[in-house]
Amino acid sequence: MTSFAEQVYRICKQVPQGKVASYKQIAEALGTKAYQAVGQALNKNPYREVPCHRIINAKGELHGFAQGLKKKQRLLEAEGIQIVQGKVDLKKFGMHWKSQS
DNA sequence: CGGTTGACCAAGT
DNA sequence: GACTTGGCCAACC
Repeated sequence: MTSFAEQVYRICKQVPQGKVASYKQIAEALGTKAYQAVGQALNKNPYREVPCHRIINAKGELHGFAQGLKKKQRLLEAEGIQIVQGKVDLKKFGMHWKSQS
């Protein structure tokens, strides 16, 4: 399967623990601009191995989460990420994606 | 195949 | 600084 969603899941799994990536970065990593398509794919995310909770919007906000933002926030904090008002410090946890694969 | 939607983003008002 | 508009792309109807 090489569908768009599969690619998205692949990237999500590549995100290291304690870091967060934006939908935009995921799309960019795939060489596309379907930010929204990325979000939809994650929303449907049938793979529990995919840490979709590490994926947030460009502003560092947790935005929506199928399991509930509370759960997501708890998970992120468990990964070592500090959440402030439902937001993450991109300065500290925002991924750079320079040339990761 | 056309139209709508969406866990988005950037720019303009 | 909050709201609106346009754009972008894949999935669904």
